[in-house]
Amino acid sequence: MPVTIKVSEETFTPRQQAVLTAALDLLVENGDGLTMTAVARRASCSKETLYKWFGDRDGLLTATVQWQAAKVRMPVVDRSHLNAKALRLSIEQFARDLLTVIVGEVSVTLNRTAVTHAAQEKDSLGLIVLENGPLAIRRRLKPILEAGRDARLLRFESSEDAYRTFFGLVVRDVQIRLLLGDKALTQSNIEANIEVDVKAATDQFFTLYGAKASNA
Amino acid sequence: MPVTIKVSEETFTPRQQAVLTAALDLLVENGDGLTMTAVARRASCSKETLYKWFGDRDGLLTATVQWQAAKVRMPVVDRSHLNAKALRLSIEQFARDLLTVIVGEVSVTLNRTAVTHAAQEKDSLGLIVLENGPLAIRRRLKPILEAGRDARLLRFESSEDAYRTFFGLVVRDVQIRLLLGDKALTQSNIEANIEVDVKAATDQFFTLYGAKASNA
DNA sequence: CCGCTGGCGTACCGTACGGTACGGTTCGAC
DNA sequence: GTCGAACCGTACCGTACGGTACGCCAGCGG
Repeated sequence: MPVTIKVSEETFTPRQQAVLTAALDLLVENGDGLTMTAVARRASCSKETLYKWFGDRDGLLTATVQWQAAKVRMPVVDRSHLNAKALRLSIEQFARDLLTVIVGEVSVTLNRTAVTHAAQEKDSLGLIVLENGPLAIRRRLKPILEAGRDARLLRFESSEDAYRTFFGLVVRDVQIRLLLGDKALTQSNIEANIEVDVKAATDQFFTLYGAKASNA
Repeated sequence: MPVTIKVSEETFTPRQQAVLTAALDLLVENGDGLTMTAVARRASCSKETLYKWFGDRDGLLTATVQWQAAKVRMPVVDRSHLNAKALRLSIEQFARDLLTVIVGEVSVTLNRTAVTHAAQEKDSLGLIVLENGPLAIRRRLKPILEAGRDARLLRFESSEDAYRTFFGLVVRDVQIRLLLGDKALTQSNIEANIEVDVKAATDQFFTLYGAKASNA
């Protein structure tokens, strides 16, 4: 009988978190080599316990992704005094956070897992990743963008479009290439350029949406 | 004994193509439900023939992806008289092609399959998809961009960066959301907006890289 | 000390699926 | 007509893995 995993606010005991950590490690190491037996062995627990706690394999997977994805936390941006410089720094910070997360090995693994999962009419993992990745950034960025518009620092019709353009400028083809296993993109290779790319993306964003731009 | 699949120029007999079509259909329908038995039944052939022709399951998968991916053909762009209007139309056309391909059900399936594959230290499918998707566009677009620069219609340092920005402006978060199974993005929903998005992306690209832009 | 509960380890079961073997059929060559 | 090649259909094997059952131990309340 599968145990229903609460979608949010789920509190795991330390022991359970250790199990989830083991599961995540296996996921990162072996790709999809996440077998119940392997998790049990890695976590030094019995399969029966796994089933008791997480219901079935999908439950364990969901719990792992959910738990890990929720760990991604964005730094709070000071929104009180919104001059041009502060706005730019905020947006730059978002770009940096977004890129850093996306490039990380854990993120790649989680996204791959979720994509694989979505290829089987099971979209729950996809939603979780989506919710805690792009959408989380969006929720935090949109108010900033709108505040920027209200302060006449930015110009755009739809904050949704502005956000999505921002996403595109920052992420470009990096994520899909990582997911597809492009060897030309090594971790170090990206991380070395991350600051340059972040600056460039921010510049471009302001070129498109800055108050003085002939907005498209 | 696995048969080596030639990476290019592979010519399949009509019968083999029918098998590959069946495999692709199954892939699109059932996600990863691509079992050898299912393909054999769907294509009305014997499993033994499948193994004879494609070596093993991976060979069949590779042949399917390879064969289908190679079908994506970009229209040739007239590069002879390169005035501003022609350049814009070319780039707009690239944007339209890129977006149309990426949004298609087949592309989503192929990308998902390749990502799943890449999650198992097997990156061959990823490379094929990469090669026939983004990189194919890049190969065709770069000369246009450089011609545009030579004609003083565009300004950029690196055509590579220009291409990647173009990719980001066009694709934005559409592809990853589709791969993750975001229900909010229905096929019709996207296709209805495709022209608007293409225009917007092209405008933005010219804002960033047009000759008159204060290039970032 | 007794018994109960929670959890470990392991053996076990059922099934799905990759891969193989083999008999039967069609078809072209001679 | 005979032979052989190609191929279909299906039965079969081995294995990996999800899921279950059970024996055992530790801790703890009484």
